[in-house]
Amino acid sequence: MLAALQGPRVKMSKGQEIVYEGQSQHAAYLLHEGWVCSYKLLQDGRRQTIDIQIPGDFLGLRSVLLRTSDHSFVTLTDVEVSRIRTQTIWETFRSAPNLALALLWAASRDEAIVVEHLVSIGRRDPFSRTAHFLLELGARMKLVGYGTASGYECPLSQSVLADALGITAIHLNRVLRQLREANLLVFRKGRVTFLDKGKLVELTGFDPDYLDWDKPVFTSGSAWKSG
Amino acid sequence: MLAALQGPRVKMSKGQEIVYEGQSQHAAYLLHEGWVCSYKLLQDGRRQTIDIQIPGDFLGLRSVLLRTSDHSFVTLTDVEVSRIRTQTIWETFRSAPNLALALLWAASRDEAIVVEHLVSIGRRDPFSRTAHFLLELGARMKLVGYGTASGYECPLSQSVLADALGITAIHLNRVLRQLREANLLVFRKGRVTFLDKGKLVELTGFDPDYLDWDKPVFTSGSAWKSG
DNA sequence: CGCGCTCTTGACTAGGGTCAAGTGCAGTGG
DNA sequence: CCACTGCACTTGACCCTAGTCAAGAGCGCG
Repeated sequence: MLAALQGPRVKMSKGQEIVYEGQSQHAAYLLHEGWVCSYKLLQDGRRQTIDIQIPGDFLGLRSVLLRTSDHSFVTLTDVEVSRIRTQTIWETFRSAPNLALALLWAASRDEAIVVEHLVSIGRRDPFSRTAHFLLELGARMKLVGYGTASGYECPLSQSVLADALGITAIHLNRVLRQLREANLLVFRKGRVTFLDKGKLVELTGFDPDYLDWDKPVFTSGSAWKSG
Repeated sequence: MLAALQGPRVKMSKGQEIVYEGQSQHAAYLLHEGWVCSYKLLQDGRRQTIDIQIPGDFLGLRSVLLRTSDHSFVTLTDVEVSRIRTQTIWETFRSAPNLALALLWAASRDEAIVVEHLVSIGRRDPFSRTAHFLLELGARMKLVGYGTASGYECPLSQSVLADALGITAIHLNRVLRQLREANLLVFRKGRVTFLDKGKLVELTGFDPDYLDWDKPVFTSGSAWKSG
């Protein structure tokens, strides 16, 4: 079903912008391969990463509703995306409401992730914030079939990760060392390895519920089903 | 149009929970009078405020898509809300697509606000973060007809505001003093007064675009219009 | 009058930012 | 094959910001 929405697959190399902040008339994208990050820039050039997108995630779904996108995307690795035209999405709402709901569900999930990051940055210290974020990414990777319970490939540089966590790259480095020396997790050579997942979960209060609810709208007898 | 969606207006007093985190089968609400805040709790009892809701805002729109709500709401003042049943929302998507799009638009705007808070907490220092937040609230108040360019009634306690900003109430107090002594703004006795809005905007890089886009879907000839 | 809020201020401390130097490694070119 | 360059990562030293602890002021309310 999803296939009908998409344009052809396009390859992009590492370091490319996908949707410029403030750009109008853009589309949404579905990410098939590789990693992307969404971020905003401040006037002084400092950057805040909003979220990391991994294969299976949508890019810019929300901004379809707006005339302009309010943040930008960069590819963190070589990627493969397919474009979804705004027009197509609106048509989908009429012709395939269930599919449209799946899109809404995806958008909701994205927002739940952003909210979780907000809580992390606002109220968790850098140590558990880092651990929480890497646990979250691990859970997301596992949901789309990459990685295992004990680790996953993670092509993030420390400075990108630091921007996501709201700390400096230097301090992130120190935090990663602490995590390593506490035998909790190792992040090295593009790979995250969990050494003591139970303790990490306990320490951070990580609860993956917000990442994989059963899609409620399909299971709770909504008006759409009969439509 | 919106009236058809709503149940009867209900009054609630200050300090009441509206949607419990983790609660199932809840509805969304429209806030008519008073202020509400959405927040999440950590295990240790610390709190992160996600956003403040003012009259005209929806509560829990997003969580309609999910089986459970991922955060809670408390009333900050006496309020008046009306309930919007989940079922009714789905029906609206078929019967009044334009109205449904307005709901999506509201949800998108809410997310844009959350993203802006994320950027603030992650990369702005407490001083400009506080200023930015109070500017944003002022712009939102003005959009719904409360307050003026020079100030607005703001019934937030310092501890609630501090939770929203990701700093301690004590430090917020110091920041507010700095803002006062710099002749930028005064927050006292439930009222925010801007003394030098130009300088505040310059200092924080505040750009209200994300609060009041022209609703794009209604103006850009979407498939919905013809439907 | 006294209790319990929220707000205010000061003194102290530690966590995390900044600056600076250095390591390791992949890619390039002689 | 080995210098050279550039980038990401490490580590140390220093300092400042914001958290913590503690005490007190102002005020509404029973």
